[in-house]
Amino acid sequence: MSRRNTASQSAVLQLLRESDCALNQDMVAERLDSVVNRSTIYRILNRFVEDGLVHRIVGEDGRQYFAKCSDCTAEAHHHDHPHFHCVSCERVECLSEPLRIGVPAGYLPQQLNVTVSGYCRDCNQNS
Amino acid sequence: MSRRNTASQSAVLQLLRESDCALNQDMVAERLDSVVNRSTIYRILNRFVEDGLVHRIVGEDGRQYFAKCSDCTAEAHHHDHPHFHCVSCERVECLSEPLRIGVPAGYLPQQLNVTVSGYCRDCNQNS
DNA sequence: CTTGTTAATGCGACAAATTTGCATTAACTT
DNA sequence: AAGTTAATGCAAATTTGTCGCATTAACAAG
Ligand SMILES: [Mn+2]
Ligand SMILES: [Mn+2]
Ligand SMILES: [Zn+2]
Ligand SMILES: [Zn+2]
Repeated sequence: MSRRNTASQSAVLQLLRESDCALNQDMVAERLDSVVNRSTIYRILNRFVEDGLVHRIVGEDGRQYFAKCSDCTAEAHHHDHPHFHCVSCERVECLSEPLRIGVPAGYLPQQLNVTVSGYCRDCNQNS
Repeated sequence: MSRRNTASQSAVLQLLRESDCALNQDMVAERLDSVVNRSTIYRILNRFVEDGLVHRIVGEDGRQYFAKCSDCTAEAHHHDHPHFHCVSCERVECLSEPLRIGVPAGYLPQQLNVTVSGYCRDCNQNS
């Protein structure tokens, strides 16, 4: 089952590429020029994650955010960097420095989700 | 508005105290001897978080898990340790070693949510 | 260019997790 | 013992994400 190119897909990918922070479904929907169905947006995003184009972040609010991977492939994901989630403006951004967390012997770690929440620079100053 | 002592509250707190891992609403409900309403369980847990008795962990599945704080107070929370979330048995456990994550200048970090997901020792061996 | 296959979409329904309004109960104060 | 109101139970609502299914349209083959 190979992938097909569609306008919606390209538009979402372009959005994520241009965005300096991770986006959830709502954010994607409201930033798109054309109206795209909610399920479709989720399917597009999940497809991107499967294909290793995008990584999924679980926010402090339990919602899914998606960010363009800078240098991941379908085989090797290194989503080992922390994120900052602003509780005021809801921005979720990737922090650069990667991170390694030890687990007890016998455990098999697969994914890492690191989120610092608080106030981003903008929201911290305007308050 | 001061707090009142109720049987449900004490039972939930006792559960969390005895548990070696974090629990979500479902887990609390099924481990309680008596039937306690779902909303009530959520309210009890949220109250505990407010009061600094318990800390909230957002799991890899976006659900809320709650763990008894070992040495937090309402004023000073140090929920700065990572968690392991088994994708098979759903156990969420606190890992001991605390952790510090740097944020860009001007940011005001407040909470930390670190979750490693994968297979715990038991689930790793039985597979 | 026309046609066939099937991936992608839209839409409605569904499911799960959590919250909320409101009436009732019961913990604690006086 | 009586009054105040925090805590509870219950039903309904919200929110987030998924699923089934009919329809559309991307793309490969002829
Ligand atoms: Mn990221
Ligand atoms: Mn913990
Ligand atoms: Zn902000
Ligand atoms: Zn396990």
